[in-house]
Amino acid sequence: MTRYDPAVTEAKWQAAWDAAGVFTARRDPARPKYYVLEMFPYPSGRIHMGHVRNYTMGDVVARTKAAQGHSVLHPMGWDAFGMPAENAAMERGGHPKDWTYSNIADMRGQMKPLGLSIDWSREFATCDPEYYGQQQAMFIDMMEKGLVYRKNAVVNWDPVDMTVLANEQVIDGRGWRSNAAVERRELTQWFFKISDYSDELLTALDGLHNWPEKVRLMQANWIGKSRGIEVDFPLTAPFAGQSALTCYSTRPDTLRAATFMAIAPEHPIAQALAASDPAVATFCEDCRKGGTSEAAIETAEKLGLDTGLTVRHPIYPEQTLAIWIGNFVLMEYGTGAIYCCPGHDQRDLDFARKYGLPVVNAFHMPGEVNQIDREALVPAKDVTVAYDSHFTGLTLSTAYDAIEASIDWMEARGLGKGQVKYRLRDWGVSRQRYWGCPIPVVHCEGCGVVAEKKANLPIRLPDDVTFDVPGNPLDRHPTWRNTTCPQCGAAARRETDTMDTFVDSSWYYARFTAPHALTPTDAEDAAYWMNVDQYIGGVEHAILHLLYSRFFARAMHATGHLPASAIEPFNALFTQGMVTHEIYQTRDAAGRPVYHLPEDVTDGRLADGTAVEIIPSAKMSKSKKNVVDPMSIIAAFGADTARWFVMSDSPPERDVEWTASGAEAASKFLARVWRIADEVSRSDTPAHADDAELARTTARAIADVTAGIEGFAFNKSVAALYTFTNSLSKSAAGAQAKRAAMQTMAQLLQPMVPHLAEEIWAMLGGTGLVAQAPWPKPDPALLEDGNITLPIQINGKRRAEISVPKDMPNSEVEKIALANEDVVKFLAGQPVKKLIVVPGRIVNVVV
RNA sequence: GCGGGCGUGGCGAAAUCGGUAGACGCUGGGGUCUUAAACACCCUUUCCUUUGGAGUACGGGUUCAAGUCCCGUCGCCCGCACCA
Repeated sequence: MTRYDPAVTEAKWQAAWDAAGVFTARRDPARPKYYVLEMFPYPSGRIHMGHVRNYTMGDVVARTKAAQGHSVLHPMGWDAFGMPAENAAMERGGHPKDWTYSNIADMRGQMKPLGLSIDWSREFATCDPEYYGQQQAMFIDMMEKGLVYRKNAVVNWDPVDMTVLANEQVIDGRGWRSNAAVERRELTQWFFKISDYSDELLTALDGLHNWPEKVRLMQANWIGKSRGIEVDFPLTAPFAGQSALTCYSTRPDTLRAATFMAIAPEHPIAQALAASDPAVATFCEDCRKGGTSEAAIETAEKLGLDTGLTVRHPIYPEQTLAIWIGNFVLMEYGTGAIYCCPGHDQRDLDFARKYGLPVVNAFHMPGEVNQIDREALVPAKDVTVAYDSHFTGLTLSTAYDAIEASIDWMEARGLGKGQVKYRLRDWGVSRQRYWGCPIPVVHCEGCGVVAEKKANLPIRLPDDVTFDVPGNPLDRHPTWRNTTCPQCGAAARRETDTMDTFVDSSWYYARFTAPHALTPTDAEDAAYWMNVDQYIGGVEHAILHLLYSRFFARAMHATGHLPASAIEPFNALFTQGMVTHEIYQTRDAAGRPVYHLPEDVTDGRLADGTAVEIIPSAKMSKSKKNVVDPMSIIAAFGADTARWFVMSDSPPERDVEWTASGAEAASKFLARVWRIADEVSRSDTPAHADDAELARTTARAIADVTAGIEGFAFNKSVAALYTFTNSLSKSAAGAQAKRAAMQTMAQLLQPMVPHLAEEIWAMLGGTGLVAQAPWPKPDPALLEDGNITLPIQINGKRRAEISVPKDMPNSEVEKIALANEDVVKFLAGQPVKKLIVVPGRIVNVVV
């Protein structure tokens, strides 16, 4: 071979790894274990560059840890339930199961050529009955532990298709297929009691030292622990059997500035009014329009209706406040009723301005007179403000202190009760859909809601279903629903709801430790392999998936499926950025944008010469056609080029822009390394004075590459490898020294470009596979450098530099610095006011 | 709307603790080799009114020293509980 040919080489080494079983995970008590996991993919049918980046990162970690002597678990599976399979069945016919398994086969076929160090013997899909049957067993265990219950909750209802819609399927308040105005409707649904763990999930965040700070912060905000007060506002006249309106507020310090009340349209008082007042009924009906998502509710126009009812202010009884029904008040949070302080809440202010309601200040900024116009006065809670005739007698205070003082004051007078509340709601897991894990429950007329017998698991999905009409095929299946009660044996009906796919992904990491066990987990395997030492995935999962997984691990511990040590399943988390690409756009006759694939654009023009408009990079998406298929890159350049590219340039947590020139450059670099290795392997030049220098360069490269990988800065490892290659190629060192350097190069390249690394390793006569060679360690003596360069600043600007021995005392450094020719010139005789020497860093002369 | 993040040359970026801004790579420019090309190799590439000055989205602040810390503004990205 005179040129590096990835197509031949990559297949050869993949076969060699398979034959040697290099990546099979084995429990080995003699070695430390390391569990690397990348978030498993949804089997859409095609891998994309984001997958390549995600799995290459995991692979670099897995291969490095293996070389460093760990027993590594690096598995792969499929998050295989979910809506797209049903959508495909509706659009193209066929069965979700066939579609899913065929996609899995396709994607596996695309992933294998990447040469990832995955133990494929552990592969499973969440739609395998062996997997979801174990999930059903855990659901039953959780029922027994009181972690599962049923209650009513709102869903998006499409009144034309007569079906429940996902938030994603509601576009501008309308159903995506029917285009009908979506309504909010209540259904009885299954819930996991994640709220039992609110405080635990919050406080345990402090122990997740190797999680990104931003993810911990997002989770903490999501759980939303707040200290507030529940206050009764007495109704001026009793209504519907109620004598008071109970509100929860986190800002009792602003009670003086309350000017009106707002209740949710679902609030009992609103409902009671609606029963007798058609105007209220119509308004409440209107409020049900639109989707259920918080973003939709929060951004919708704020609507209100004055009920005519009033309450008395609990502290200032001479004041009465009107009760409004507001479409922005959530029945799920607090008590479904709030008091509104438009002076200090922008949403309340917008509402007050719209309906001409009064606006009052509870406080001002100290020394200022803040007239509220269109902007509410909302300083941060730790800012000291000046309260106006506050009921506790407070004047200057932070909101934090004022809130506590207000709660104490009101509790002492029996006006309210301090309370801790969480924003976190229980996890609704019911889905009225076919392609998900059936909820293993039976509805019996005599016994009520009964869990299935474990012996009957898995409750399999029936295969004979159709998707020609909207709605849940399980619900209209002629026979599947009919069963017998596990308790009394009478005829009974199966639950037709299936589980949220987040349930599937909340424990797959545990299943990988014993993927074929006849129970959800195997105690010994779980004890050995858990926790995941490094978890890698997109930041879009920062809240829901990760929070649900943290809850589920706790629930699995409570039901005996995981050890106590595994309740925080992910020791370290890394959130990687996206792969982006420029967007190429032209316009059609009507001026609408038309997008073009990167492969159809050369030098900014289409094949017919039309110039395209280049829109800055965005996440690769089919709709914008800015996708590069990893398979075409592998076909053109090989997997190592794709792997090298996605590790280069951008830091892993940031987005990386895919460019054709970058891919070519990556390919050229790898060919260059091969060429140098080829030359070195055939060279017989004698030892040379530069041999020692090359040894130092090698040590530097080992240190830098290792530091880059361990610090999750693969781009810096790549830069270090470029530097090493440049030095090696220019070095005059002898053949033996160069061979040693090149062997180290192969070892350092191995995690990122494993095929090329094996080829070079073999070329230089390395023993066995480089994938199984130990990770090199730099000789500390070679990393030391006697002299250092110190920059000299004059008034903070760099004006000169000096070279001094590393450990020279400051007094000596000062002398040399002041004697420096450039320094003398710049000082021009001015007296030195101050001289700062930061050892090993810098000298600053202040005049 | 709410919560979180990000912003450095023509481009992707680096700068570990507040201490030389631009490592490494791409693109562009110039050159060597070649009959020519491809490949490869070498040099160069922040900007400007260049004995010097400016510069890390923008406007302020703290400091001997700010890309890094603080306050405010703008822009982009992610999440918002039934997308996965």
